[in-house]
Amino acid sequence: MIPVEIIEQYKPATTHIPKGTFLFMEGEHARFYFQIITGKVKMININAEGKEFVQGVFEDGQSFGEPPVFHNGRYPASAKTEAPTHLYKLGKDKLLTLLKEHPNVHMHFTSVLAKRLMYKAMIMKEISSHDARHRILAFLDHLKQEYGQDEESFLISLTRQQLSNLLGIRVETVIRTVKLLAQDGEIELKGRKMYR
Amino acid sequence: MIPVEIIEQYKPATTHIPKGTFLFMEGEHARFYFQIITGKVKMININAEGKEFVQGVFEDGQSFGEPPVFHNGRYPASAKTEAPTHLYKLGKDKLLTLLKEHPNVHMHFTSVLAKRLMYKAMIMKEISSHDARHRILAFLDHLKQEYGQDEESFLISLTRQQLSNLLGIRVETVIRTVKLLAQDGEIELKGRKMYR
DNA sequence: TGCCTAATATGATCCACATCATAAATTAAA
DNA sequence: TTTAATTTATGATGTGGATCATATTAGGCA
Repeated sequence: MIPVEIIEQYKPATTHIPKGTFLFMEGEHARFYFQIITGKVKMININAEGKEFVQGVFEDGQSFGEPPVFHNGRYPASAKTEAPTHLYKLGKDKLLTLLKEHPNVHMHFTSVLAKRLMYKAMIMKEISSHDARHRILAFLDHLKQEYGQDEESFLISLTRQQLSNLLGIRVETVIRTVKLLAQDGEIELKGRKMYR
Repeated sequence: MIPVEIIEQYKPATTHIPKGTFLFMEGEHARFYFQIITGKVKMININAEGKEFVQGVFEDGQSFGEPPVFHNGRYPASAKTEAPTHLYKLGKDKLLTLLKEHPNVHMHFTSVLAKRLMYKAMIMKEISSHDARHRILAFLDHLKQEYGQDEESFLISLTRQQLSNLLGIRVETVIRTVKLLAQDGEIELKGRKMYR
């Protein structure tokens, strides 16, 4: 998210991390800014019964875990690599300096946070509704609008399991609901792939 | 949130709005930055059955509805005054100029967005758990930590109805659950007031 | 290629919360 | 201070989704 040329001026650490590793845990104090060079990181909450809820998924070029950096705060979720990941790790103070010295970067940073807030507001709205059908459909529409450029038929590149974790609905319910949605013509199933 | 001396340099409109008025509706394009001088504004989603879900409550000095301003975006929720409200209304372009010209204000602005993201992450985590008991307790703890300065016994200044709207749980469930929590000693009831 | 793990699938059962109805107690407004 | 509106309260009933169990299928990777 921060241009490579700029972040490198601030001498960030770069690390290579294998798949399945926790970068930090929910409740820890935030001390670093993380930006993915290549790889994939998931921010998750794990509840008492071991079920996970996905707060966000981040890939090449994206940053994550920034909010508590601005508040001496604690992470509201844990970060786990979903693929071998190469990333920049920049100390909190350096990040703040960087943003002060690069107003354009700061503006972009703000707009990324703004977008994430809108995503969360959207999900909260849907989750609060308690209706698996609506939750799933609304989420698929969000994906289509976000990545689908008005395609006629948009391929959902998420597993039912992933939808489950993103929406806080059990897999079995997702599977059954998806089938119903297909029967009603709201989505299309080709084999296991879903189109909206 | 933006210091009065600074925002006034940019000639914002100031308006006085009676209680119960919608400032903008979910889905509209965002064209203004709003900052409350005095009053109270609620950001809400209203679902098909007319039940409302509260995304946030904002009072004196706070701003709201900024995220879509950064994306030519649409509001994810509607804004409604909960009290007679006096506010600044600043055009989108003016806001961006202001932030560019006042790095300190921009930094503070960023940290406000960051805080709001953390709040939403917290709520999403709890809402995703599907357990009225945990949702309510976690939320009360959040309030206590946020406003309670480590008091022994922290008065919850929200009605059961408001908790219902904030957490996406029906009032009846909140009422019954609160009673159970009191029985278990998790909270204390003095008359109808709740302490945690 | 075959093994292992994760994802998909389906049925049966259960239960927490929603829903509906109705009333009393507060609070706000006229 | 009377009336209207909101909040709190409680019981009865229903249901959607969680949970549990078990089987099949499909990817990932050694």
